[in-house]
Amino acid sequence: MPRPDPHREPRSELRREPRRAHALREAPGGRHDPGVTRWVLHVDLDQFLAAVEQRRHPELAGRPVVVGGNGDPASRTVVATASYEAREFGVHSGMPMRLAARRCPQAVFLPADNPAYEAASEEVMAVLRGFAVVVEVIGWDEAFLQWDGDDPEALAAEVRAEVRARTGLSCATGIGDNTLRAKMATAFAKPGGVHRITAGNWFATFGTEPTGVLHGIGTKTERKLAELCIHTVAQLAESSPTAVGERLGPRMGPYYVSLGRGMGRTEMEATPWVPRSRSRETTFDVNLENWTAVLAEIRVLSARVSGDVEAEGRDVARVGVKVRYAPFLTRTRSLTLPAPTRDPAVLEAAALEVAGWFPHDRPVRLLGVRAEFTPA
DNA sequence: TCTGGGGTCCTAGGACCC
DNA sequence: TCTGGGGTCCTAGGACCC
Repeated sequence: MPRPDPHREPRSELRREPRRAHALREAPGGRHDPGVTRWVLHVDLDQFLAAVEQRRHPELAGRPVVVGGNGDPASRTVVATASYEAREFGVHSGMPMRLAARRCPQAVFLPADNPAYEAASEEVMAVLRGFAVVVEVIGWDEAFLQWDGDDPEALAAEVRAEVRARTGLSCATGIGDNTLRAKMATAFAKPGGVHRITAGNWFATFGTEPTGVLHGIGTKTERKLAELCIHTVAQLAESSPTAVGERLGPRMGPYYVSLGRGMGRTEMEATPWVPRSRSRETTFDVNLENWTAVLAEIRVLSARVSGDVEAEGRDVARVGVKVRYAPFLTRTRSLTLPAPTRDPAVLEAAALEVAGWFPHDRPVRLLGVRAEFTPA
C-alpha cells in the first residue's frame, strides 16, 4: 500500500475542508444529466522540482538529483524533492540534506529555485485549463479537475499526453467521485499512471488500513483516535461524529469521520487563491548567540516580507514573529497593528517590537517574520 | 534521521462589552 | 454590590499539508 509522500510542494487545501463540512456530503446527484457522471481528477506532477531541473539541465536526466534549501548538502536544510534515481538510494522529501548526502553522495545537489518552479507550474496549469474542465490549483504540482463524462481514464490519458507534449513533464492522475478519493487514488497511479477510487472500492481499498493513511490525518490525530479505540479507516467511518468531536474538537471530529467514509468535495473552485499571509524564515547553520544579531536578522526578514507584501499590493493587519531556540523549542508572538498598512517602516517596527517580547537569553536556531493580510 | 520553508485552519482562554 | 450570559476580538499554540 503506497503511503502518500508526506512532503511535497506548497499550498495546502486540507485546512479549507473543515469549514466546508456541509459541502462534504456527496452532491445530491453528482449526476446532472442522465447517464453523465461527475468525476474529479487529481493531476499530480512526478518528482516535480527534480523534473524541472532535469528539463533545463538535460545532462541531469537519469541521474540522482536532490533539490532543497541552498543546495549545500552540509547545511541545516531538508530535501524538497528527490528524483526517482535518488529515491533508489533511500533519499526522500523531508530528509535532512546531510543524511541524503550520506546515502547518495554521487547525487547532484541543487538549491531550490522557487521562481523557476512557479513558472513551470503555470505552464502546466495553462495546459490543464485548455481542457473543458473546472481547474482548481492546489499546489505547484497539483490540481483537481472537475469533469462530467463517461470515460475519465480516457480524459486522464489525454491530459497526460498533452502535459508531456507541451511541457516535457510527466504526471500521474487519480480519478475519484470526489476530491478525497481522487487524491488518495494518486498514490496508486505514481509515477505516470492512472488509478480510480470511488464509493464502490473505497472500503475494499482502505477499510483495514490505519487512519493515518487518510489525507488530513497525521501521526498526532492517528494516536488520539487510537485512544478512542479507532484504529482503521472502517472503524473511523462507523464512529459517531459527535463522540469523536468531544475529543478532537467540534469541527475536526466530524470532519475526520467524514474522511473515514471517503467523503470529499465534488465542486471545484476555479477562482484564484487569495493568500491570507506571507512569511519568511531562516534556520541558521550556526545558532545566533547574541540579541543584536537577532534584531539585525529580524530587519532582514521584515524587509523580505515587505517586498512580498508590496508585490501582493494589499494591507497587513497583523505581524508575527517566530523564534526557534536551540535545540528545537519554537515560540510565536504576534500583534494586531493599530491600522492596516503596507508601509515597510511600520512593518519593521512592529516586527522589532514583537521580537523584543521574547526571552533574550538562549541560542536561536530559527527566526521568522509573518504578515497577515486584511481579509480581501 | 537532530528535525526547511511557506502556508492554512482550528481550538481555547482571556479581555472586554452589553 | 453582585451576578448572568452572549458575542466578538485578540492571542498562542497545535496540527497538517506541499
